Amino acid sequence: MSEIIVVAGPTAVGKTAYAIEIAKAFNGEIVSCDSMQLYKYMDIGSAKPNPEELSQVVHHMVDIIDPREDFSVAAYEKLAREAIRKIFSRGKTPVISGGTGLYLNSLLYDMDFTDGNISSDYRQELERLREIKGNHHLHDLLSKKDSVAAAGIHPNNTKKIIRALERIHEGEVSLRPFAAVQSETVEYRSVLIGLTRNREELYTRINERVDVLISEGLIDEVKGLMEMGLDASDISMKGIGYKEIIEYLAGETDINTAIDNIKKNTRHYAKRQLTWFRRYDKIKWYNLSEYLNDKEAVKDICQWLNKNL
RNA sequence: GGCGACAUAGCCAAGUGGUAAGGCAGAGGUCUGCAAAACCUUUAUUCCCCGGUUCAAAUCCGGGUGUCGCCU
Repeated sequence: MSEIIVVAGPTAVGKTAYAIEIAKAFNGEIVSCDSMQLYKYMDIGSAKPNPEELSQVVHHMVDIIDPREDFSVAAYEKLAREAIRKIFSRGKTPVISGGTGLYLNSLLYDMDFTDGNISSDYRQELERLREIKGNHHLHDLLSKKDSVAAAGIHPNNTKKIIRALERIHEGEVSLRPFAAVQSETVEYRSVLIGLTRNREELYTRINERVDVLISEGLIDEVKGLMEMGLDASDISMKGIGYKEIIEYLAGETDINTAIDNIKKNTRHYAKRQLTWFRRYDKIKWYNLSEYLNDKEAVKDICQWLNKNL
């Protein structure tokens, strides 16, 4: 069976550079697994690989959709798997560079997406219900239709409750316990590398990187996007670095608060990513803080990959 | 030097005699179509120090220390 290499890790750990080195070593092409780098025109805030990096190895799933479009895991899965097949057909190795856990799951497991499209009318109706009658009302509604699913979702997690109600609305008889359904994909075998660093060092890197993004012109990038007609309600503008600058441009915060919020939200995000990736039993972790330099770390990783591919 | 106010977790704080709210930061976790999203759990054996009053003190009293403000 063919193999894919997955390089997972929190934001600012150094994934981009490591994925490129690994791709070079294994005749690979990179498939980005990042819910923000997908969007065109969002270069600085999403910390996309720069043109020099893009020129070294073929990249997929970067810069492919308009930020005014809505996107979803199901769409990601479809496009990314197409890219993977294409890479295989060229006799090369897909190297997944991933920060978005849910998207990565769609590549590792055969997830069960129903064909039904999301009815935005129904979603709006549910959201209106929530506003009028409160969180518990929605939860009760779900309880009546599927008590097992309701029991597994906290009443305050309205987003999830709404999605569950949608699935029932789409014609699903009941929601199966998801974990039980999850089975590894049969399309290929995946080998997982996890990149991490000591927490303090990771947070320092995050703080420093945010300052760099600002100096590279993040504010102008956001202004440009707003001129294109985007605003806080677009999914793409919920990205860290974008939503905070929008608040600043709207006069809701001063620039220093906005920058501090970007740093804080990025740190929170990195922590959640780590939590997500820790679930993968077979992931091989590398703490980059324990290496003198990148070369040594890359050498170790490639050695391990050679043994396990 | 005099007068006054204040001192509670890493930070901001509530509590004025009955056994330390809350928020932020930190830590841990959940995750199947918005996921850079959404949600959950957790964090002071002790309230600046010493002594006193009281069955009982972060709370009242005395002294000390520190910070801030005003006056000279």
